[in-house]
Amino acid sequence: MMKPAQVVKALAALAQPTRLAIYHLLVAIGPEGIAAGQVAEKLKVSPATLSFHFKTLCHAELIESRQDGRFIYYAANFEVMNGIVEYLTENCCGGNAEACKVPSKKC
Amino acid sequence: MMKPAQVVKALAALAQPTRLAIYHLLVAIGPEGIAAGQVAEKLKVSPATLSFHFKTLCHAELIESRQDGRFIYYAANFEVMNGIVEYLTENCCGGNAEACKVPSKKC
DNA sequence: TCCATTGTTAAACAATTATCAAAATGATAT
DNA sequence: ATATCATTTTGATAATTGTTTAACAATGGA
Repeated sequence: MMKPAQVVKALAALAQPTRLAIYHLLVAIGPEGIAAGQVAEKLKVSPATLSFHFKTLCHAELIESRQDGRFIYYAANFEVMNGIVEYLTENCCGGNAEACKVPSKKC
Repeated sequence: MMKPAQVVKALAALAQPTRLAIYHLLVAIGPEGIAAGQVAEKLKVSPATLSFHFKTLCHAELIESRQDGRFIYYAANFEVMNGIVEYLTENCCGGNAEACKVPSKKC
């Protein structure tokens, strides 16, 4: 199970419109990843700003990078995403997990 | 599906150690909720600070409050949590969702 | 080698955030 | 009413954050 501090770091990284958009895109792209420049183009973000956000997401271990020639490919780290989801739903309703999937009074 | 702005707001609310702890506690407690004072006691947070964080979580619609006598009970809003989880995993690997549950090269 | 391309880093600035102490609100019981 | 309990609001302060501009690497082709 992830430690609270790491969860906070990951959530903080995602809690910003541009970074959430970047991450959302990388999740949809899948493990192959996508070059930084293509992300800049798709999301209309300046290279410097994008680089800043990539760094934040990398530092939170939400994404990973790999160099290929002149390009740097970024990809989502699905393990960490699953860890966050687990953390958020942990001990849901004191263990009665299904109850939490229903909006209201089932617990 | 939740709008990005609401997701950002919710993630920002959770991206703070004290608030994540509060939320984590409320999720475990379930829909009945728990009085503010008990949260303060369990998490050792001053009333003023706790109130500030409750407000942030409420504003993000992650939690809800209900008054009962002198006490105010807070409870997690599970619908919104499920919305966040959905958003984060949306279009995972271009729709090949199961692949994302495995850490690496399955997409 | 020289150059264009791709991406990162540094410095500066405005804006937002978390915490505390103190005062204020709201609800109940006596 | 008045006292007490539970919680919120206010005001102040220190710390963090996102963006821009400009300058800086690193890669690969002519």
